[in-house]
Amino acid sequence: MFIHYHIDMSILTEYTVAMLKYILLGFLDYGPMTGYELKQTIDNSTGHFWHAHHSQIYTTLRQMEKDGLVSSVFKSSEDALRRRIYTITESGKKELMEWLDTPMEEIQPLKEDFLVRMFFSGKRDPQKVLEELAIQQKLHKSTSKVYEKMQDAICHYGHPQTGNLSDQQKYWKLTLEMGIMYEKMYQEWLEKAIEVVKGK
Amino acid sequence: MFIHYHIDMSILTEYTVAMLKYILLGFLDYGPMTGYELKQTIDNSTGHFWHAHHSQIYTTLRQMEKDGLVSSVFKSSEDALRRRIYTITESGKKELMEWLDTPMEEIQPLKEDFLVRMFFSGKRDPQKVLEELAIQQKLHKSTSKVYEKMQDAICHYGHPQTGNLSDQQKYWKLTLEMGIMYEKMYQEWLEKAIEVVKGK
DNA sequence: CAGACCATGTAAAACGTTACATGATTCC
DNA sequence: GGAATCATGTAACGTTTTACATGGTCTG
Repeated sequence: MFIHYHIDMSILTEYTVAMLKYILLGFLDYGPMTGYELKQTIDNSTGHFWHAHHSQIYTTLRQMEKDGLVSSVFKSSEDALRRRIYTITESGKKELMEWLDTPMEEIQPLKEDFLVRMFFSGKRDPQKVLEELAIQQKLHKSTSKVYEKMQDAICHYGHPQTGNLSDQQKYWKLTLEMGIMYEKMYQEWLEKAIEVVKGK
Repeated sequence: MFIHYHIDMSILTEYTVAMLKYILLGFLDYGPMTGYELKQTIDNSTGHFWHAHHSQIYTTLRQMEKDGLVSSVFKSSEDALRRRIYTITESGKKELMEWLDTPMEEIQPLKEDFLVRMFFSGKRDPQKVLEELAIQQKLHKSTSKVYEKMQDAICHYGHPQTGNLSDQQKYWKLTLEMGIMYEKMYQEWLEKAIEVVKGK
């Protein structure tokens, strides 16, 4: 039933480093921030390819402080809100730079739940499969719109005269570009999928 | 004044979306198999969008047996290898079908480590970034080749006369198509990224 | 008889999600 | 005064990875 030929999975070996740690170091390297601000910053930038819950962010920050990668202070006493400001340490900067200087030599496999459902949809009522595909189309279209708005916003952050983007912004735009391309590809695939399911 | 009581949501919805469980049920619904065979089957089919380690597969199967979703027996005594054959139960079939009949109404965010590195690469030596992008190009090209080989293999499994594929095979091909499209998109993005990094 | 592969498991650690918990501020 | 948002945390649970552990078969 299923073809058993050998595929070299070694190129798919996992790249297991604590990614959240490096994301937090990366943002704190731009300047001190609170856990809450880090959560928001992640949601508004790397969120579309790497997200985290606030509970995970707060606990990881405390661990990083124990490890000497960041330090924290509460904002001056007149601020009634208990805002804990994190600052990257020299040790943290060193660790971030070392990580960036070590090239990644593997690729990460996709993990896409929806494809699991499609894979086993051979025994389903095609009409129901089409309905589910339509839901996905709607969802992916709205995601695309969000990314396109984000991209417009980045362009407005360029230099007032030249319109040039900083290195930081160029790389941000580049990662967002992947989000846009991914969504476009996904939508093309959904259309193809609908054709295949209909043509039965 | 107001009673603070707790509503036990578990009696309302048991929405534990343990994907591995459904993958195992999905494959066992085609016929009895051992844990080892399930691992291989996953690696050779859903592996490019959903993978699992053997330790996770064996423990999940034992749990599923406790839950009455599958049953297992050792292969007849003349087989010296301790091959435990799993068979899906009626209860397991029911659970699989119920899951397939409940449409997914969310989309899953990407989680792509490499983009995290790119996002924070503004402070890196562009030459080193280019080297890393070249490594990724090489890796993604070889992944593409693997997927294309798999696709050719599926096509040869069509009906001897008509060349038609079964429903199962059509959906398999469709998910593989996503793998191919994803890799193509990734490679286009890598080329764009190289342009952006060079053009500085 | 060695090395590759078949075959199954356990244990611990690491990572991620959901729920619980609290209290201040801001704006209408 | 109520709702939304700011702000931080803990606890429990679920999932995934890595390492440890064992023994059989098959091929050259």
